[in-house]
Amino acid sequence: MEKYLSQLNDAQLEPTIQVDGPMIVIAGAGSGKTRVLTYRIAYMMSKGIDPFNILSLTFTNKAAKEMKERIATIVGASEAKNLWMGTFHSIFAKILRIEADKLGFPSNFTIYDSQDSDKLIGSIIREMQLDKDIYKAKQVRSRISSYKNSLITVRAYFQNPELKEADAMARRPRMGDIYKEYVERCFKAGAMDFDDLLLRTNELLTRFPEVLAKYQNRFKYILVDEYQDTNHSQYLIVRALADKFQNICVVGDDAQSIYAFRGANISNILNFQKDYDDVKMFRLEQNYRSTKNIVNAANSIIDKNQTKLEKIVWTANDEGGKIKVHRSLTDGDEGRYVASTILETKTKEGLNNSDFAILYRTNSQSRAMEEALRKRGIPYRIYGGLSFYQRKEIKDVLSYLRLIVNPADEEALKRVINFPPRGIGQTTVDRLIVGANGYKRTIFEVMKNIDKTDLKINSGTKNKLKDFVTLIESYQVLNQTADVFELAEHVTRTSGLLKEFGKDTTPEGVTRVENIEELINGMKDFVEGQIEIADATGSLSEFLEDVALSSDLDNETEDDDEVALMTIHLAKGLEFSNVFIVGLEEDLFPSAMSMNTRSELEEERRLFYVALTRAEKQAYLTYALSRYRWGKLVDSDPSRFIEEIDEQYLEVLTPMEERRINPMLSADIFGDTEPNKIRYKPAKQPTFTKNKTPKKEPEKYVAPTTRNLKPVAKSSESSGGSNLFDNKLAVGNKVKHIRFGTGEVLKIEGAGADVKAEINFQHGGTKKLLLRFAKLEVIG
DNA sequence: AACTCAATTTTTTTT
DNA sequence: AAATTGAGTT
Repeated sequence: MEKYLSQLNDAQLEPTIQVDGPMIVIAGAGSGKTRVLTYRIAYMMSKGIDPFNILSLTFTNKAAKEMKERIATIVGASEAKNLWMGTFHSIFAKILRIEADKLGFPSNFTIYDSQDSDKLIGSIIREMQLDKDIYKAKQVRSRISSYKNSLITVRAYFQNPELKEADAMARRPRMGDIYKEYVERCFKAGAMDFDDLLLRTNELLTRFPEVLAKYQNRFKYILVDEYQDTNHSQYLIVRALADKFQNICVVGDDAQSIYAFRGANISNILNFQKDYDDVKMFRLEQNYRSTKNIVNAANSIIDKNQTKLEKIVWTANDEGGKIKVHRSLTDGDEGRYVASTILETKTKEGLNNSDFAILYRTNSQSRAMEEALRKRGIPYRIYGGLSFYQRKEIKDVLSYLRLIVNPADEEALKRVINFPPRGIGQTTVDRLIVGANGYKRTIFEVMKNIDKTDLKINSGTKNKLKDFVTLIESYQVLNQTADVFELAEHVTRTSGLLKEFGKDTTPEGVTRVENIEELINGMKDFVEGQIEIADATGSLSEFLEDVALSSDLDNETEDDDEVALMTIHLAKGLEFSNVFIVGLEEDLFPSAMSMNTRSELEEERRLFYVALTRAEKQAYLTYALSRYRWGKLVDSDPSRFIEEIDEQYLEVLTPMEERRINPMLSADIFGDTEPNKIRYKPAKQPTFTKNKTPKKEPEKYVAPTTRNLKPVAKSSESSGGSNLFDNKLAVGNKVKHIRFGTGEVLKIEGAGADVKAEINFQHGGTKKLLLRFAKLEVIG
């Protein structure tokens, strides 16, 4: 241990060996706070503190995983295993599963992601017959989310006339009713959304003093990283748990608070000293990451904010190059500038692709960058955006699995009850929901007992419902014996999912099948990886929880040499040798939506501070004079943030001249060349194997589809539908249609079940008809 | 019920 | 530019 402690400077050492009592560490960017946290935990354990008594809350699961591995190398893996380390959401999801029955939830409750919440809220709005243009599902969800994060329960809402009034003023008087219904429906479905994981934990700890006491005694030492980004709900959990022993260590940087939009409350960190007695405060102000130029430039920006704790971040590092500011004509030019600069710098300085990051304010900006990088053959990887697990085909597979674990899961059920199509339409589903609400049962239970109900559903549809119930129940039986991989493999094959996606031979369709294969291969890794983890069961519900709470960053594959593209939010906590901050334009960064109040603008400024302090050696700021937004070219002004930097740290480039002198710089010289292959990994591969596991070359699971099965002869073409006309109809034929009368066939297109004919009718003009449906009679 | 095509809307940022 | 929604078609 001594040898590790000797790696720390004095300022780092003090908080590291301060074990007892409440303490706060204000850690400037790049000041080695992760190292302090890691060594502090290792130090505590070396002093005999049981890892079982330590709770460490991190901002991402990836950070937790890395810290745990680091600690394992110091104190040994078997000890480190017992640490509770993870995000608020994943730690309290685990606790909630243990204590679920007290709250009336099943222990295998589903975790709804935002998409599930949106869909549920959308259908509630529809059921209540409200105007969906006034009650927009996403807006309603974010409103409900902020209630929950502030611990405003449904009851609290209705007791607070001000809230009701505020919503009424916003032309949404029924907000409370929607909130109430939403909470009830989640409860009935045995589901919690992200906010519930915190809110229900609070409920658990306040309603059940014995449970609170249990976890207070268990977590005698608590550490919270990125404390500036905790919301009220998280704040209360921490305070409740730490109340007994008060061994609470929070670490953060008010200058890097960038999550107010999801309820983070910067005053949690600003007021920490008032919450506990005798708080010890430490400051880490020496930056080890960046050059003087970058540190000073960042300081000059954050100086413009009024709300902040005083601290002086400094560095002993080299002066470094000045921050380069580049102007482009369009977003496309901006992308090309970034790509060619990367290429140039890489060769000149012998760097890797992974030494570069491109950071932006909004995910949509990745497109232009992507295009430019691809044309230049630079390997890259986009983080965030639509994550792997949010893709349609993946959510479909997961929904089947969710339904197996928790048949009450309404959103999963609605998603797959008619996918692949099995003749159960919206009307039937609506009636089932009405029935479920009436009988106070879940939709699945109503379906199961459909004959005993008085729902107006015809017998044919009833049979289809019964078939679906039987199908899911057969999966549930299989789940008793099979592992996750075997189950998923069986489900995708027998549910018809693979067949359905396999039908689609467009590139997108092929990607979908590949994604499903990737998911199932990931499950194989999960099954094998779980065996090594202490109290992991490798069960399906555990898999689903991992999936629900994992972010794009958590599943990073290290060994690839790629340029990283991500939003600044996602980049928090990371560092790169060379950083491009792109799209520095008014209304984009700072965002047009975040300029209404001083505090909003200050958060944007902190975001810029975070972006700049990711850079170790060199930072680039780029902006374009015009950019495509919503498919339209829009003019834009350079961001105020560029001006706010003390100009002595900047080197302003002049691209306009260069463009004229050297058209090669802007002309698309790589224009028509085919982009190199193997570059872009669109979907992140879920990696569940632990680092240590030697990578055996796995036999890859390949989904059985039309692609790899022997083609089932030509007959598949005609078996798709009744095709009486397959061979009979030809261009030039005269046909008679039951409604349109007689006409002449102009064109035939499509294949199999999708054969279409373009027909010019004597009365009614030209129409395209699907032969499968059109009742045509050939008359000549 | 299911599918196609036209019209409309969408972008902050995420566990 | 892309994704979602709505109307019209069989």
